[in-house]
Amino acid sequence: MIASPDRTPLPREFFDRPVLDVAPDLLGRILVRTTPDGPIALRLTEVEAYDGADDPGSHAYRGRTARNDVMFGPPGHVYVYFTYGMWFCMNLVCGPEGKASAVLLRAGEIIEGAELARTRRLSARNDKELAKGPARLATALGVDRSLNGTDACTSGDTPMKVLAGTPVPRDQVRNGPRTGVAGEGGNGDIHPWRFWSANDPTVSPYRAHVPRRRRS
DNA sequence: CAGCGGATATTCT
DNA sequence: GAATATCCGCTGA
Repeated sequence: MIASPDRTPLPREFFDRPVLDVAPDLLGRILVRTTPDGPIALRLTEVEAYDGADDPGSHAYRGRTARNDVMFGPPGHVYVYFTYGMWFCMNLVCGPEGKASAVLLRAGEIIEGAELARTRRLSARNDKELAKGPARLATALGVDRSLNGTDACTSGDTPMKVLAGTPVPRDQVRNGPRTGVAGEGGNGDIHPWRFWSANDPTVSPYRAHVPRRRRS
């Protein structure tokens, strides 16, 4: 039989470790988003690690800016960025304060509040697509800039929490190149820091990085 | 299914 | 000006 998921919140110490240890350990954990419209819970199935100033793919690679400020702060906080002029993506800050590493939450399975998630994801053709992709995940959970810097490790009525859930066993964790990152998948300088749960239908398809062409 | 154009914030050049 | 941790709707096989 399957044990029920552990609803205990993950402590800050969970996130205060090297990001490459935290990222695979996040698979199977449960994100709980509390909104005025109701709660939504999501089981994480796909993540990507970004390792601070040493990582050319990281927002923190070229130093601290207004956008990436939260990455340099304490672990267990939510980093939200806006990209391509349209979409929000959500990360969890890892490692000690100042390290500026974080895990991008790329996909998951909605396990509670699917009715509410569907109202935010009208283009989803089925429930497996509700959070299949980082911007879709943020949209389904109602994540926007107002959550940037939020502490996901405090008790009480917080907008975002991370529960222990049922971690994906290590032999079910797969990893490969990060999606959509320049310099990966083509030039030999690959950081295989995308982690996902094997054979899970909510994992997003891999897309190699393709530079956008300038519009005429 | 693959391919591509549009949306247009943020950062760097 | 150009690239980017993306997604959607359209076109054509």
